[in-house]
Amino acid sequence: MATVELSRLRRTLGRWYRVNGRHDLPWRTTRDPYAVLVSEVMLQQTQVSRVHPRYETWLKRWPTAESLAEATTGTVIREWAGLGYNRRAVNLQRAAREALEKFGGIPTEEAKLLTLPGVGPYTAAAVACFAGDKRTVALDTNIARVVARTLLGEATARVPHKQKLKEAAKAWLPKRGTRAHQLAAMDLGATVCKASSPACEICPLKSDCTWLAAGQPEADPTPNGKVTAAPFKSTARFARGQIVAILAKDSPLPASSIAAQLPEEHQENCGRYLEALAGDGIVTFRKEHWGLAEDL
DNA sequence: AACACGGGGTG
DNA sequence: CACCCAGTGTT
Repeated sequence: MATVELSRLRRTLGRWYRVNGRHDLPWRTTRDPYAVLVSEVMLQQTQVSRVHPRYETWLKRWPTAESLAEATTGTVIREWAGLGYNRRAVNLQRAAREALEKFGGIPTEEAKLLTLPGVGPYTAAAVACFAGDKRTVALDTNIARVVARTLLGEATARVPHKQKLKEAAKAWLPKRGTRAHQLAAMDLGATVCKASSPACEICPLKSDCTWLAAGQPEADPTPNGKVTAAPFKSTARFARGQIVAILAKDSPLPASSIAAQLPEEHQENCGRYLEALAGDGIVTFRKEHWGLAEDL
């Protein structure tokens, strides 16, 4: 991609963002690393619309890393209820505790962030950029798709192209204003350059998009080689979620009374699920009873 | 590279 | 029912 085109794409995206960006999102009006970290962890695999109300409640209850660190893990899991991937809640609190101990607070240096549990390449870069205004590539699914299409002419961001995508995204970064640039690319991906039924007619980048120029070639069909996935209700994931919900409402409980509240098909595996949940730090076992972590 | 890990919204 | 969503950790 020629330098001149990249700089035009940057400016066009910036103009679009100033008018159409989601500037009112509460985690965008703060530069507090803790608040930004909370939002980024909540947003892992979870839509903005679902996170928005929960983020506000969370920050009201635990406005600082210190307050979250002092809470009981069981309390944290209850507050998380319904957001899914309960490990994220456990890791978020662990991250707060570790960061306070090691760094005296939530850092904005990518390398330090990366040492925290539940903080991977994306989240570390996002906190560094959005809270610390650091110039680093935060490649989430939206930005990856925008880069894949506009710059590389690919329909989707494919795993094998991850490194290429990162390089292209980096080349696209402005010298200054990285934060706004990446938020803009993210918003474009979320509202216009969508995974399915993208709105190319109204896209500000349509005249420069290599994917559109190539006639929007379809992505390769998903490798449908696998057997049809089991109904969600019969997955271990569903059962684990049920167990956490049961213990959030009423604990401590012996394994037998937990199992009794599960759907028939999951009862015999209840013990296995509990052990796995304990391994994830979500539940604990004391005196023949199970409860949410630190609740016993 | 492939899986496990939640749950709700959408077509 | 299938796919999608501001991913991470383990094998």
